[in-house]
Amino acid sequence: MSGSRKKPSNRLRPAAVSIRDVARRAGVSIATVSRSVNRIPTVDSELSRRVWRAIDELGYLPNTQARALVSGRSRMLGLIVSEITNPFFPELVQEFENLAVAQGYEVLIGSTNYEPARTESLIRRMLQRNVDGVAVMTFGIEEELVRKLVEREFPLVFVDAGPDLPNIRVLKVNYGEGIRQAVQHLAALGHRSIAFITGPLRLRSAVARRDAFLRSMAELGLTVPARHMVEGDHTMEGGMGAMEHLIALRELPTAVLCSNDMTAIGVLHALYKTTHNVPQEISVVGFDDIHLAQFMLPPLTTVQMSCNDLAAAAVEALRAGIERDHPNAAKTEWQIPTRLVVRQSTAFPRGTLPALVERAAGTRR
Amino acid sequence: MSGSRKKPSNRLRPAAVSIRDVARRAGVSIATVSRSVNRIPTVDSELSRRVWRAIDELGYLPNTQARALVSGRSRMLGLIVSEITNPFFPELVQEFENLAVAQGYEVLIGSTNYEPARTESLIRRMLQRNVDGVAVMTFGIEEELVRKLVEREFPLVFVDAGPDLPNIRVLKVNYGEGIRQAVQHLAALGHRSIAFITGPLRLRSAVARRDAFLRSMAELGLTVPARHMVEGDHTMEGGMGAMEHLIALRELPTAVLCSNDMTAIGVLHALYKTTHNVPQEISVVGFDDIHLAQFMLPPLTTVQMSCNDLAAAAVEALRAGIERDHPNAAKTEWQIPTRLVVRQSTAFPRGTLPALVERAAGTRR
DNA sequence: GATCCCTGGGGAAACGCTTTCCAAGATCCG
DNA sequence: CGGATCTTGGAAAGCGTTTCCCCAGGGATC
Repeated sequence: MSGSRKKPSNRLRPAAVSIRDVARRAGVSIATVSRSVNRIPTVDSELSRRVWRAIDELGYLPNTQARALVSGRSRMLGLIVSEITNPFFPELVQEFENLAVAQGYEVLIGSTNYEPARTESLIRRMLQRNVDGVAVMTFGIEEELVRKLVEREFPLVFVDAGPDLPNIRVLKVNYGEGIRQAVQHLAALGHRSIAFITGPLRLRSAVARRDAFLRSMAELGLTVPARHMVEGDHTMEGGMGAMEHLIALRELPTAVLCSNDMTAIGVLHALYKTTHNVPQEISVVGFDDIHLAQFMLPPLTTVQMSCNDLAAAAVEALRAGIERDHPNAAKTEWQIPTRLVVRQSTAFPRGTLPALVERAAGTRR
Repeated sequence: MSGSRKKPSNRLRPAAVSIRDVARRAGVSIATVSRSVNRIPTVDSELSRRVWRAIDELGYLPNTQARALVSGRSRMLGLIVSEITNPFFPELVQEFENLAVAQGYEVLIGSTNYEPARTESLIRRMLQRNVDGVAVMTFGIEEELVRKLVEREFPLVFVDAGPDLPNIRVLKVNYGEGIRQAVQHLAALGHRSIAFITGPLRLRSAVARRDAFLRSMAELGLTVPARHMVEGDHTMEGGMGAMEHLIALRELPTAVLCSNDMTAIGVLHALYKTTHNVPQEISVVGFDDIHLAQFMLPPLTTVQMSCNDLAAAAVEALRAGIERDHPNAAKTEWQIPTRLVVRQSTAFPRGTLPALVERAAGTRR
């Protein structure tokens, strides 16, 4: 038999330095190199030193794919967000990535642009790449696909609420807390007529925020006429459109609470275009506390949802599902707090006594 | 010999559907499944139909890692940006990803946060993951590492200018074009005293923008006193600080051009805080034309650098380096145009005749 | 001095799933 | 009926690591 039949390598360019090169250079076996790299203590220190010198000289980098081959784990995580161009998400992505990399994971990022079909194809793509788990930071995924993954015990993390299935980990954002603070802040200033601009209502998180708002208003005995609940889509354009809709009403609310900061930025823009002063004529509150919020004109009062908290919880929840002896392996819920950050887009309502007194005194905001 | 010695699989959970399962289900060999999936025409159409039905029923997804194993290509690309939280980059990332995925590639993203050490560790990470090529959309990389990669013919793409080495592909942004338009626009309005806030000057792109500004000013015979050249860092905070520095001067310029839009947003904020009206008292121009620019108050006049163009060029340049028979395999430079977009943050300088006339006429901007 | 035990290192298999080579069977036509 | 052509299936190749198993050598004990 032609034992020497050897197909030419299909390598496209000079190969990277492999463990074999290091072994040759250090004059040891590849087993010893592997043990040195993995800091297994039984290796003779002199040999280990030679190995490390060879590694430095050759610039050897252990090939993660080959490691994945043996370990059965790719050490890659999927992260699915609604819209990468919404500034909240890059902040989240950044933190998620930092934490994941610190644990030796790589991250595949996908943006659904609010299209459920895209979510599915993203998950498919990530499965093809053998990710060890996926965090879905949005909503609108087909339940069928999720069920299949759950059957396989594939680690999945959702925000707010996943499909009603076992073995799914969920990050529960406590919207009530921050939104109640926002409503009470406005009420304390004297606002009674407060409008709300929602996110896209097929997102569970958008519904949760709206519900938290209605609950907080009800608690204070304040009613919200239907015309003061406007649907936005978590974009600046959506916020602008919604605010224009409110402006067209005979009776403008004295304050507007928005389902996210981008919506609030759109609102500020709509008010600027129609020469309504914020906060003298109308108060605006956002949600998320993206970095940009404090740079708006005026700086935006908003409800902070820390993306550091969120990212940390997401990574931990994924690891809990992936690593068999993780301390939190059995935990299925992570709580994420929210809280109000008061800046300068909120003030006493127009025409009220405190506002008049303040104006008379020449106070400048 | 214990021929039956079989180590237990180290799989952590039920395995994904593999080509073997499909073959069994369809009653054909795995070779036939492979040929069907790859649409090799010699397969009998009846068998092919059975294979595809089995694929649908089982939800089979070809494993990309295994394919990479055979082909020697991972079909992953690296994308390194300066700062993922700067809104310009998510827009770029999004487009890059869309294009890459359309070509069957996956994308690993990294953010350097302007630290050269991070760039290096990012490239290392990406190499360990066996990416087929890396696009470096920032600057500050150690030349030594790049040289090693070039020796290996590893595909690299840089923006503006890479290290001076052969076999590197470069996207050349034509800063001169757009910045000249901006300067001439300001000059035409009557501005003579125009300040410039640079980016971090260790970034080649920041230097290139500054130089383009100085050249355009010189062309018009306008001089720029040293105190009107302030260094920023491409962040809102940097822009705010730089503008506060300018405000502290005895003599404020009548217009400010910024090295990017985030800087301009910081500038608007600083001017808002000190009750300077834009554009009546001072004109502001940005660079990049991020989506947010048109939502600023006032909407920002800025130089557009299309991230779609940039992403398309980056993906094409990478493919040219990776795929051996790519039509542009020999091309090493891609040109990226820029152009001015006039909005409402620029106007006649304060106190000039057109401005007075306009104000007298009650024109509202 | 010999045997036993323990330690550390090297050779080689295994890991996973696909692609592809080669040979064999089937079909068709002359 | 035989040869040529076409299709299919079995099996190997492909990657670079980790890890199993065995062997060699040194120290200790009798």
